[in-house]
Amino acid sequence: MLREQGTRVTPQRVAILRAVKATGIHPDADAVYRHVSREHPHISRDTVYRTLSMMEEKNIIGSVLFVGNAKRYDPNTARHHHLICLRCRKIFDFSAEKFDLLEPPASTLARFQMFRTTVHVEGICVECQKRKTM
Amino acid sequence: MLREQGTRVTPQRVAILRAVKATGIHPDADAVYRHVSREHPHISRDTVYRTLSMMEEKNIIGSVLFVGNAKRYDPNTARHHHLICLRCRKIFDFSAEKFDLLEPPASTLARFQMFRTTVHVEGICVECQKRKTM
DNA sequence: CATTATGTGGGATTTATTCCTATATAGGAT
DNA sequence: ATCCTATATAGGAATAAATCCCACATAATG
Repeated sequence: MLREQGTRVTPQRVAILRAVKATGIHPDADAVYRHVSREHPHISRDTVYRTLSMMEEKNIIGSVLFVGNAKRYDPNTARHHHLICLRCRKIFDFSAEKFDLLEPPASTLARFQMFRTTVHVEGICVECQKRKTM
Repeated sequence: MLREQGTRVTPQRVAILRAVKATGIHPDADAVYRHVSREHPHISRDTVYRTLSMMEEKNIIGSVLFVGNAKRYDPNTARHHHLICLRCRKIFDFSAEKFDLLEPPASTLARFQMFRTTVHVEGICVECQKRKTM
């Protein structure tokens, strides 16, 4: 297990990582919790949440874009894309015509009825770059 | 107000739409609630939540990608993109090299330190297409 | 083993969203 | 202007998601 990036290897962590890989779907934290509970009936949700975000930080697993904990609305209904600051969670719109025409591979389109394609750029905004403190 | 798509125009709805446009940021439902509360001290959160999703459905406003209510993890840390079924909320990975090289406009990069760019395709998966019911 | 920095359980708390239902009201009909 | 009723709202309760807290447990090092 390539997880020696300065953190301990516990049975819970092994089980959580296995669960993320096992489900095949893209599980949410509670699905992982339920899966792991079978082997570790006493595991706490906090452990699952902590471990999942730790693993995401260390790039052991990924996640689907999710900005903060709440859904974010946007008055702009024109075609546009998003810059998302990972530090302050502000979202900025940007336009790029070349991004509006993206066509997923034909094999993908064959099994998926496409409605809309959006590009999300994750990074750090200028303001947060100035704020040196970390 | 172009909102005569078969729904009523209430003062609350006007205020909510104004709030989404006013804030400039991409507000979450609670930010809209707090903003509207200034004029409508008795408005209920339920009204705000209902109205926002109604407006999103009718394409009066948009939202930043948010799949369901919970963050979704992904064991795949390789470069890839996502197909998101709007009906069952399953998420499928796909790869497309041409999507891995997307460069936002220079003006954008100038004010944003880019980490990662991901393409999200929203639509309906085959299984849900078969399921005729709606 | 013995030590200790790190991790865990589980219950409480906070935050986000939705449900429920009695009451109010927009908007077409009168 | 007033009535009617389908639709919308308030506000409180319920559910869901994520996080906090801290006494206790345990990986990893020597």
